[in-house]
Amino acid sequence: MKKSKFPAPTPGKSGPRPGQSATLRIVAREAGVSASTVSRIINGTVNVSDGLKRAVEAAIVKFDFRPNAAARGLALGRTSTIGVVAQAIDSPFYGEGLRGIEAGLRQRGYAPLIMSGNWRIEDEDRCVQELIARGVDGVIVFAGRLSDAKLKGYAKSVPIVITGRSLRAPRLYSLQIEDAGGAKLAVRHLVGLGHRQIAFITGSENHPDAIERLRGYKEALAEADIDFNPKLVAVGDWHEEGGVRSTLELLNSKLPFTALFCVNDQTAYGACLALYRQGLSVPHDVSVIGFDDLPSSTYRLPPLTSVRQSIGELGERSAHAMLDLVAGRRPRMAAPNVELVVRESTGPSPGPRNVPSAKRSAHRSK
Amino acid sequence: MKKSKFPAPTPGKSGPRPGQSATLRIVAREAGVSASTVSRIINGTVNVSDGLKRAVEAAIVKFDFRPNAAARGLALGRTSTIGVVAQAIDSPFYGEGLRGIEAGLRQRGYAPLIMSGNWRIEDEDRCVQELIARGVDGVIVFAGRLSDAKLKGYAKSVPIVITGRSLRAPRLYSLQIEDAGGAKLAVRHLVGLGHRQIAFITGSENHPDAIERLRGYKEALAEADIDFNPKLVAVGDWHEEGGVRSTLELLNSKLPFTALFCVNDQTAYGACLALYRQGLSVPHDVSVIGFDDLPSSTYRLPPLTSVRQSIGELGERSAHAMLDLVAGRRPRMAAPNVELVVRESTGPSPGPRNVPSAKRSAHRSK
DNA sequence: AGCATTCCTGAAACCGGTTGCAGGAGCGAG
DNA sequence: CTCGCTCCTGCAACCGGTTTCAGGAATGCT
Repeated sequence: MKKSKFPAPTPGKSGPRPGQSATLRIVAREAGVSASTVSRIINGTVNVSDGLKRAVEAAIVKFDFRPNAAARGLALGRTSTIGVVAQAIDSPFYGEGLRGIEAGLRQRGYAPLIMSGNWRIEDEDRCVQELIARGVDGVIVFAGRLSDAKLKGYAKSVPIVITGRSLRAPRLYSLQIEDAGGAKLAVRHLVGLGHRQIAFITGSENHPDAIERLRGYKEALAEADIDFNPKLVAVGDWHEEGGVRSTLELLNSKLPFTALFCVNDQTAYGACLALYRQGLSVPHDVSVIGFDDLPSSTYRLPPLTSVRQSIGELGERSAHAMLDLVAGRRPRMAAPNVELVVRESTGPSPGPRNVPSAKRSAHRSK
Repeated sequence: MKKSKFPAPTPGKSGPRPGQSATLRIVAREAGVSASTVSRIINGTVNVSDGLKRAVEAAIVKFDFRPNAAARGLALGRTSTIGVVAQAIDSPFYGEGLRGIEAGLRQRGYAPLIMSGNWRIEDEDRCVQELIARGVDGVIVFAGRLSDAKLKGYAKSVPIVITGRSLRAPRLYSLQIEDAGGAKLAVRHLVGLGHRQIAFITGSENHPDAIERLRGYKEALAEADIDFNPKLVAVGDWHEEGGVRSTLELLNSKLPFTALFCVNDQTAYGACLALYRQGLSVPHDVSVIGFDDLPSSTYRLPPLTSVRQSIGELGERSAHAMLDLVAGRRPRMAAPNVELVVRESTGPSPGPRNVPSAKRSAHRSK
């Protein structure tokens, strides 16, 4: 596997061996200069005479030379790679965030190394450790669930950016989403449409985002003098599946409601399907509103009203915050604002109801 | 930035400096052995006496030592990283594929470095080049559009796996999807339901997958003795947006059709929305069928009938093929089989429209 | 006991780019 | 003409693991 130990001072210039990338020294020999000079020219560290510069550039092109990233990383002590911990790459939410992160990093020559935590805290932990072992220059934990203490610990060995919570520590920056504020927007919108029986499907109960959105829901109800009824809150799982299940639970509980606020869009998708299955029409019988405004929400049937938090933008800002951290600057950006996007899944309240009976929806021709 | 030039022969054992990871030699000194021995113990290259092994392991734990990936990569000539070129990370299709790739790679200690081509061939090209420059051990091009010639060229410097086309070259492996076969399944299903006026929305016209699916569509029509009508083929863009646009075009053309086969699920989502906007019901007025069977298709309204090609599985197989390539083995796997998944977006034909003599008895049930 | 094996272990030479230091060339000023 | 300064360039020492090679110890065989 190793080549001969001799310095291989073969007098003839060796051409580029097929399947073997050229090294700095080969380029240097071709251009008749030393390796250091080539390195400096490539990095623009110093000015060199014009002739030399041209000769070196010609040699680089001739051998199609690309500096070996591992060697450069070793010498420089950085890899221009940022580790990213998501929960699932396939998932409209994380997909959108990752796109933003990639875009934000690429602008400055960095690339993301992405790993999935699969919604398991121990996997997430393993991800961060492996990323650190791979020598990334920083780690972005996107909507993760690792404990604050663990994150602070990791921040000792590598800069960390975390979204979805508020946390202060050296070399750690957090981007807090306006969960409660967004939830208020949603509920106020429903109240404005005349709804007073508003159910809520939350995510995993102990997730910070879910807790905050529940808080916003309660506060908005209080603003409108509506009593909070814990029986109108169901626990989902952030996915369509949980939305279906929780909606059925709510319907089975026989507690009347005319509107349904879901902790995220995927949950709302599931809710819509469950309502459809029960013959209830959205928004005619029940208004449904989500959170996140995933790109596909525009194309749902009906197009979903949602609270937009621009996850892509959040990803991009996380990336920029990370680049600030690695450059030793203090990041200054906050998470993007939330805003309400009204589409067709919400409408005026049909009026107070005793029990939402499973009925045939009016618009179906069957 | 550099440390002192002296070999730093400080007699006292230096502890782990905060924020600075331990090196092999520090661990070695602590354990009273040489760096080589520690390296060998870590990699299990040779058997060492039990006592030494324990001492070294203790030192590793003490300093929380993790071998520097860049240094290892430099010495070994590999990085245990595989470059992946997708078109967009946010996209249910690529998301699913990337999940499979990540899962397949992680099993063997590899990690994916993901870059997005943004549907632009020049971006895609730049991605591959940058990945190679970063020293990845191989590149997986997932459903990309680079020319065969370019790919063969790149295969000279790094192993390549490509999905969605058939191509043979040294150090290059391709996984061809059964596009035509899948399209046939879809059209046969529609024909079996009594449809004879079947429209098709394709993707970008020159994309290999789109071409093949069109071929399957034509062949299935021929099987059923239905004349191919080029006016029933519209050009989309693989996205919801194109599905909306193309469906409206088809409707405006006044050519009757009772079923719509879409080149992929996202296009079908758009088609459903457009039909809904025009007051047409799926599947009562028009049956819609997609291709890919994205996870979210289960939760559409109505749940979408589709041709399943398990993109996650395809991703995983691509990963395994790549690992075979880097290990010098010849990959042996093929793309997963396609299969029809019937849900609720397809139903019996309402009978020929705008055609005086109805010879089939199939009709709307109400 | 003598010599050949086998087994361990450490010194040192890599991998390929970067950079501190110093030497040499070129140039203006005294 | 010489001194001093700047500018350019090369040498060599890094970065931190890996691995070849060789030497020493321990064991096996006659």
